[in-house]
Amino acid sequence: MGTNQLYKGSLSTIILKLLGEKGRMYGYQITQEVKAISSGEYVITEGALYPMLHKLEAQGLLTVEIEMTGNRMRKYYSITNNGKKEVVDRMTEMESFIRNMQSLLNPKIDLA
Amino acid sequence: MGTNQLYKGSLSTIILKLLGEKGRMYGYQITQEVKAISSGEYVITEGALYPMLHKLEAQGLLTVEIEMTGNRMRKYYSITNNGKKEVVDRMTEMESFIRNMQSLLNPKIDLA
DNA sequence: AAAAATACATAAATAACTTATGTATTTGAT
DNA sequence: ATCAAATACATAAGTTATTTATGTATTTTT
Repeated sequence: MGTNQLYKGSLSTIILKLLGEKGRMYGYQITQEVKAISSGEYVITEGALYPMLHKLEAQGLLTVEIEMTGNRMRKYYSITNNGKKEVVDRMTEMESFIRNMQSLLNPKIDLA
Repeated sequence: MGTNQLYKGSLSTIILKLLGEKGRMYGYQITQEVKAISSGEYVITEGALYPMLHKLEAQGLLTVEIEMTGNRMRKYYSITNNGKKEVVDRMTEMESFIRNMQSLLNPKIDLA
């Protein structure tokens, strides 16, 4: 996520939305997907990712299944019904945020 | 800023951009302006605002002039030349952030 | 054979905020 | 006239999302 402070607060929304769209994903896969979609601009650190996945699971928004690929562990996360409801709210919030930023940063009308 | 975590990290950008557009403003005025433009959705708390203004001043991005309106103090902030340069970078970051969020949250193409 | 990538994890430190508290003046409502 | 709300500044303590650092182990690439 580099030096760009703006991504702060968006991680859980991204994870939930991605799992809502793609179905099952494992942690490392999420980081790669987000990096690819954002052209390398959004690099999720492991220290942020894993605690967040555990938190969302604890909140009942995700469930996890452990699978072994050879000797390597993968923890596949899926979104729950509560998670799907949460995604709807998060999308509304994100749209509202983006709209507000556009008003604040591209002021066409002077409201003062 | 309510419970919406997304606004985290955007405060300094908002302040710098607003001062770049409007010229001089004082702290309280900034909170009212932002609240008005965002239809009450972005409420800047005083505990966030004043430390941030002091920080931006310490970084040489803002300058301050104290004025008295009757017996009441106002601290008018203006953007410096360095501040104007910073705004350009912040706008690029914000555009990039919004573009990335739109790709991540409205995935038209599957890049996996 | 060694380095890089894959795949998980946690702990300490940092930074941006919220909440709480403080002071004081001015405006608006009853 | 009085009291509440709004105006206007400030700082300190607590919270939380993150970064940075560290750890373990397997698999792939050079």
